[in-house]
Amino acid sequence: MALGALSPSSLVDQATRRLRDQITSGEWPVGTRLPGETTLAKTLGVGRSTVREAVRALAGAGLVQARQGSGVFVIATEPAEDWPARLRRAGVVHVYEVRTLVEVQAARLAAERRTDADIAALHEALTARRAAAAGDDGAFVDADIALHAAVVAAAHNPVLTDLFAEFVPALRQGLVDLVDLLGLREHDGNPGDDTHAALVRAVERGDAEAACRTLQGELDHTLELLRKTAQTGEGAGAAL
Amino acid sequence: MALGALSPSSLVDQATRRLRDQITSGEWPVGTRLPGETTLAKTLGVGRSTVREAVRALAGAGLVQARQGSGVFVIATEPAEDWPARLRRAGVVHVYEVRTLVEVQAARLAAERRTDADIAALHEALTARRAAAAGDDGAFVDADIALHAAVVAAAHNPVLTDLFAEFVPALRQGLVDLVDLLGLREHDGNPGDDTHAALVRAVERGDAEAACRTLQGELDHTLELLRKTAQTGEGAGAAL
DNA sequence: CACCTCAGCTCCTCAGACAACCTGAGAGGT
DNA sequence: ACCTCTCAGGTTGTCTGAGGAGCTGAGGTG
Repeated sequence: MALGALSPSSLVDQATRRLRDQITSGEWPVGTRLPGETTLAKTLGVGRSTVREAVRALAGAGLVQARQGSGVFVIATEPAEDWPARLRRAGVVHVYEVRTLVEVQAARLAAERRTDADIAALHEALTARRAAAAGDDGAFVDADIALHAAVVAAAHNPVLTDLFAEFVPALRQGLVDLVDLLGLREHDGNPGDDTHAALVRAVERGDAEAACRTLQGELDHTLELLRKTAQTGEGAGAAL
Repeated sequence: MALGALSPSSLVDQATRRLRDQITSGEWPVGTRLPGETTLAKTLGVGRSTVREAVRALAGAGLVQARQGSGVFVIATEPAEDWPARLRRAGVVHVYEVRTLVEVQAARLAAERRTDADIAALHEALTARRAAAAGDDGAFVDADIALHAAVVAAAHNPVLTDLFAEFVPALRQGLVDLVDLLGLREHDGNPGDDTHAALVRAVERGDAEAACRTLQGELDHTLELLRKTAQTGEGAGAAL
């Protein structure tokens, strides 16, 4: 039951959150002048330095800007889109669904554009994954993800590569939970190894259709498992 | 000659910069424990509260994390990956390629999951696009993007919706340039209107394959145009 | 070897003081 | 009527001293 961290958190953190909420909720739109430090201190029931540090934190995040003698002003309403946090909040199933969708098409491009260097990297990742099958869950999942990342990299589109990288943390968490929960990965030739080998071969010989089909099959299978475990409410998704 | 702002900037800002430099330069890698407040204050030649606020600013930016009783630790070396900036830097072609890949699959899901409300929204967006064909370039591109966004929304996957939203600014820029450059959009039943109508109909009747095919055709066509204009080096990509 | 205790360090919070600065109102000159 | 100057009030910036809360590692105890 995870024991959900019980930090009462510092006063500065609380103050920061209160102020940030005012901004992100639209209560204080861009251009607003915040109440003075002393006023805020009284309102929030904390000391002036505490308020100052909270404001500094928001300034560091790019939400407000302090002008000496004039006041503190809102200059943005969103913390520059915290993508990782958004992925953490979204359900594993949704994340995995998008990942599937992206990666399958990436495999198609990879089959069309792979270079010799890509193929070498793919084979290396494949054997690494095989080796990691005996290791602990984390290492195995890492190796698995590395192989998939190699496929994406072979598509030679930096946006695609960055996008996949953005998904990795959320993906890793979901997969570790899954492996841990279902005791997947029986060690006698772990399941998926032949699938992965087939995928690499398809990319190697430039067979885009086969690469798509193979990857789609694998990812759909995992997605199905995720859906089932999500239904049982086991992981319940890091519900804060 | 711009009169280059002569603000000596506050001590806190200077301290923040000094500390940030230490981190981004690799002098203090992830995991490093920063010197204590009093030590930093002495080395930087400022008061303790000044140091504290500088540290808070870095914490707000996600570079460090303070643990009471233990110290302040470096938890990242980059200010949280500015995704919009990355898209701006990447070429239009790469962005559009990924957009195509994502949206085509989104159309498939949309055809499978669309609700009555989605269909109503799609039709509304379609007529809006038709109406905007007479307006200026910006408005037309906006209406076009809105229609595509409606398709993505019908897939009912928040991650997908957010992802597409992330692409919108970069997409908009590229499309405005393209429309402006080629004088596309002849007003007599603008090109693509029938294609878009067909797409909406396919989603409406749940024909995933047709939706995919139609959309893929349209986006590939535009992608081809982008490739050509990019070659002539016209836009040269918003090279800053 | 495991467990407990504790001193010393760290960050956290507050209060008070003064400096530097901006803003707007009003006086005064042109 | 317009411009300029002055000044008071409010704001952020900085420093200091004090005490509270929490972590960490050394050393003692069983």
